[in-house]
Amino acid sequence: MPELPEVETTRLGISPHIQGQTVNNVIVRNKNLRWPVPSAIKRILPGKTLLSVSRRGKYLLLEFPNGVLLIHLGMSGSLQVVNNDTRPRKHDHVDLCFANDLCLRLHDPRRFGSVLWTTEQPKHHKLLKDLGPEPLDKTFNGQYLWQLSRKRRVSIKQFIMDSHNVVGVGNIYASESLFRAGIHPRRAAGKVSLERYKLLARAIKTVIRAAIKQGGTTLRDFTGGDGQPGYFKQRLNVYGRKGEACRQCGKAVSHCVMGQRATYYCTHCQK
DNA sequence: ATGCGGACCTGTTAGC
DNA sequence: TGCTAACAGGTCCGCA
Repeated sequence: MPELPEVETTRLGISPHIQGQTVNNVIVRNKNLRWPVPSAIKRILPGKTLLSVSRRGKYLLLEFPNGVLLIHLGMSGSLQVVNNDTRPRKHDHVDLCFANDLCLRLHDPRRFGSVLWTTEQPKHHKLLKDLGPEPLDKTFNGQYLWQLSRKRRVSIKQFIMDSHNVVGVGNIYASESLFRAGIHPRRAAGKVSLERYKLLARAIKTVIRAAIKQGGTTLRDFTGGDGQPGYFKQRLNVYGRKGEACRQCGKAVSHCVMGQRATYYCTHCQK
């Protein structure tokens, strides 16, 4: 589920309910996520107040006075705020229960997500220290991408999906951004011109901004009902549209596999 | 340094 | 209709 816009939408959805609240209790029903959930959080967190919920790339950072809880949703993870008497469903692996009787609940069928505890500055954490810029940051622009990509032989698609170069461009947005920029996904990153990188950087910003906006509108009440996190329904141009007509030229959308990931593009509109 | 393939999991869907 | 295989929105790690 989560691409960057969904993580940001999740952050906006959960934060008002739990920020400033004090943890009562931590429940770990299954610690076998991508990395073992540190059992120490069960004794470290109770009594501590959640100071802020921020985001770096697709990581959520829950700041406490004595450290930071890092949460990544992997491929299938989601977070919701529920009343603490809400019965856990299958795959509800971790609960942070707060003094206001609300509970932040991590649901993750595939368990590619992670929950980690760190006492160092998050930006120095192993998993965060080498991350590239946020796509919506000013420092992320065509010039930056062009400079970084000189002599790189990887495909442009893999290049923009590499979080060392820029965070948050997942498999859907990679295809969508390249379509918008008119760049063929297999083109070598080092052979794309500055001009085209400017188009690409703008395309990435546009797509991600639009997605965050839409995520924000579909997300309603995190505490209620089925609690489905607002999932993003943008009008996709190419992703998942193999064989369908390109919205720009009418030619059939092509599909291939790159780096074990499905890739969609239009051979007429993307060179 | 760069680039590639494998690894981690379960649920849903496509295809026979 | 039912079974099986392929595939899914991520990304780290180890190896060549």
